[in-house]
Order: sequence, then C-alpha cells, then structure tokens
Amino acid sequence: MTDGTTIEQQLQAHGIHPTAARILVLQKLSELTHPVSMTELETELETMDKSTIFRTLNVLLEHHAIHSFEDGSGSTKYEICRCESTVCRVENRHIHFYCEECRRTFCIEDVKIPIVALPEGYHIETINYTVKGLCPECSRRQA
Amino acid sequence: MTDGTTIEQQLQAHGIHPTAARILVLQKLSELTHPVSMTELETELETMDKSTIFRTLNVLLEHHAIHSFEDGSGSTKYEICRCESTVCRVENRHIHFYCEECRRTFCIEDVKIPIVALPEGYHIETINYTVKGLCPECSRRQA
DNA sequence: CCGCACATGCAACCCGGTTGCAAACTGACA
DNA sequence: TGTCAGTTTGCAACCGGGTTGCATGTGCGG
Repeated sequence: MTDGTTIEQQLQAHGIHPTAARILVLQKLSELTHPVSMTELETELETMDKSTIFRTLNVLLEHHAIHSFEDGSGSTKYEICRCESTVCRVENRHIHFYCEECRRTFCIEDVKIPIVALPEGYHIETINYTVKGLCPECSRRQA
Repeated sequence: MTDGTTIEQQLQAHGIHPTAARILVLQKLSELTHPVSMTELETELETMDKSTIFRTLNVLLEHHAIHSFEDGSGSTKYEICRCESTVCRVENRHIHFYCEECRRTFCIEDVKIPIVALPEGYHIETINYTVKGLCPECSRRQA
C-alpha cells in the first residue's frame, strides 16, 4: 500500500467505498509524517465536521487502512498504515515516542515493536509500545 | 516497598505527608491485584471526593509511589509500584494486557517490558507496553 | 490560643469523544 | 431519466473523564 497507487485505489483495496470525506482524511494522513489526533485533523480539514472525521476514522480503522494508538497525551493518535499488504502484521509496527516537553509524538520507524511471549491463552490483536520522555530537541534545550 | 512496612511508612519513604486520603488510596491500590481507573477508585472509596482522589493520585505519581499508564480503554489506569527501592527503574516494569471483550486490564507481572535502543538524543522517562486482544477467558468463550 | 500552610469537598467547567436525527447524496433499477 | 433505498454527512446535543477555583477544615509551629 505504498506509493504508485492513488488514495482512491488504496481505499478500494481495503474494501472501503471511497467518498469525498474518506479520500480527504486518508489523503491528509498520508501527507503527514507524524501521528495526529482527531482535533488536529479537525483544524487541518476545516470544511469537515468533527463527527464525520470521527466516523471516517472508525471506518478506516475497521478496514485496517490506518492505525490508532495512545501516547500519553490523553487523546488517541492516528497514522496511516504503510504496510505492503492489506493486512498489517504486529511485527511490522514501529514504536512511538511522546515528548513530555513539547507534547509532540514521533514515529520511530526504524525501531519495530519487540514481541514478547505471553502466558497461555492470551490472544494478541495489537500492541502499543510508546516511550515517554524528552525528544532530542527538548533535551538539548534543557541541558 | 513490599510487605513488612505499613502504608504510612511507604508514604513517608517516598517523602509524602501521610494524610487520611492518601493512606486510603494507597491502601486500596495495594490491595488490588489489577490496575484501576479513577472512576473505579471513586466507587471503591465512596466517602472520598473525585477531586481529592485525582489530586491524591497525582501526589502519589509525582513521588513515584504509583505508576500510571493507558491501556486502550480511554481512561488512565493506576497501580501501586512494587519496586524494592523508592526509585523504580524502567527495566523492572511489566507489561499489561487489555481485553477488548471484557474490558479488563491485566498485569502480566512475569513479562518485563523489553527495552529498545532509541536513536541518539531521545531521553527515556517511562515506557508503556500494552497488548490488546482477548484474555484467556474470553478467547475460550469465543471459540 | 492564633495564624499559616496544606488538604479536602463541592460545584462548576473543559474537552475529546460519541450519538440521534434530519438532510444530502449515490447507485441500482424500472 | 425518474424514483426509491441505503449510505454518508452535518448539526446539535450529549456523556464522562479529567481538571480547576474557591471556600472550608485540619494540623502544626509559634
């Protein structure tokens, strides 16, 4: 699901009926290099209603076109899924970093989530690995 | 900070002035074997006001007597810190499991958070490793 | 006993997320 | 092409976790 395909094709590949709203949201998410909150999307897409964004994100989530996770900021963050296939495996997911100073959330694309062995019986759906602390910029400023 | 010491002593060891509210909250957290939300604490401690619980939890957090983290439930969860020393190292922290079916959060005490190497410059404060999926009970029921 | 700093309760508030409902749109079919 | 059913969207209202301001209570040093 990387470049070469249009947003519309990406939606269809995930079995999502491509509407204006869905194209716009996915478009925006694919442009951004960092995860965003619903509120941030709201300001990026002023024409679109909050509830529409909310429902659109849910559709995209259900069809695994995007991921969501919680950094420690209080609001859920969303990012486009850049897997090759339409199903994204846990092993391919990267970790995130939340800076407690500037409150930005970073994708650490290079570092994949380490998978642990759980006790018998647990069925893993998804994993969230988020590090909190100071980003390079802020820790330099503090020093 | 394990057994043998009273709740009051534990508070003092963390440099916290032991008041009735703080003792009650820490007491409750030490009894419980699973992480709880503020709301859950509210119902457990009916006498105490929501805002008092909120501020108490913050005091306990600042002095590292407890931990907080977000499973995917929307509300922050709190659990007592069972480290030996007054400072709890990241390496000692365990992972959590959130069941999307029964909405319970489990401590997987046996499994410690795997530590990854971050790119230069990031300063780690804390890490949240939470697995979402089905707990043993619910996945058996579904089968 | 007084005064001060800190702790608590109450009520109001903020805001992210969520829902009900009516209008707008789309696509299938006559 | 016109019509109807199902889907999508916007609007407004709501919900609940979290947070704050302020007045009252409590404990301690002087």
